[in-house]
Amino acid sequence: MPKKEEYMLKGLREQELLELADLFKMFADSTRIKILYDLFDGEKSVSEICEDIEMNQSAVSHQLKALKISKLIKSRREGKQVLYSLDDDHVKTIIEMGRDHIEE
Amino acid sequence: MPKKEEYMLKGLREQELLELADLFKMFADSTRIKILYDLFDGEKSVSEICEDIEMNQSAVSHQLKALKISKLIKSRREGKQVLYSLDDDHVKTIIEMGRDHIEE
DNA sequence: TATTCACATGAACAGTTTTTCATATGAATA
DNA sequence: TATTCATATGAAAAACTGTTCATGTGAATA
Repeated sequence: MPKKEEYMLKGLREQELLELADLFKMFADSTRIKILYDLFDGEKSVSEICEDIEMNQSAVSHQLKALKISKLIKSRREGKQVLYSLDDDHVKTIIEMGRDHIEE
Repeated sequence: MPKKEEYMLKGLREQELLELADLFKMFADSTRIKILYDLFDGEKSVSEICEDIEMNQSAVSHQLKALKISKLIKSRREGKQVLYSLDDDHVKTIIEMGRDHIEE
């Protein structure tokens, strides 16, 4: 029995579309954009990020986890602190494209 | 009395960050990505889009409205039909950046 | 002008996401 | 090793989003 034809739109499979949407979800929240933007400077600890973006530690940690799962940031431990940094060259480009659009 | 200092992160005002997040929200849903992707071909009517992406007319119209408010697409009426098309050069770039990230 | 076709829209509902609160864990230090 | 500091996490509450359903509107046509 032939497998039901999979939905496909010009080479993009349903699964890929969902992944794409999930990726953009990471940029679709102002807390997360603040975090990403904050990390443009380079590696920062969780508490530094909290101060910079004026959000409490728990909320920030939850979002850091989401960003990490999406492979947009990475982390390493240094003593008691955990340092986060960007893990993808596209992050800056994507955000800059967004800014370009808005500025028009 | 001095105005309360506005939150600002490296030149991005709170307001701009919110706009940026709102913009990326448009790419953060697979129905909307399908629509945008579908319009890569050029102008299409609402019913054409519905067929292409296999979604009902009401859902599609709601999303078209959102995309239009975000200035990612534009429309013109031709008789009974309304034709939609992309209204921003960045749309393709943003989506392609997203695909690049996922493919890694 | 009554009807039909193509699209738009408001409201309700279901599902998801984000924040908060309380608490847990892991590493350094007293 | 008991305590403190930095971060993580689960669960519940609060806020938001997307789809559906019913209906409305504008343009063509019978």
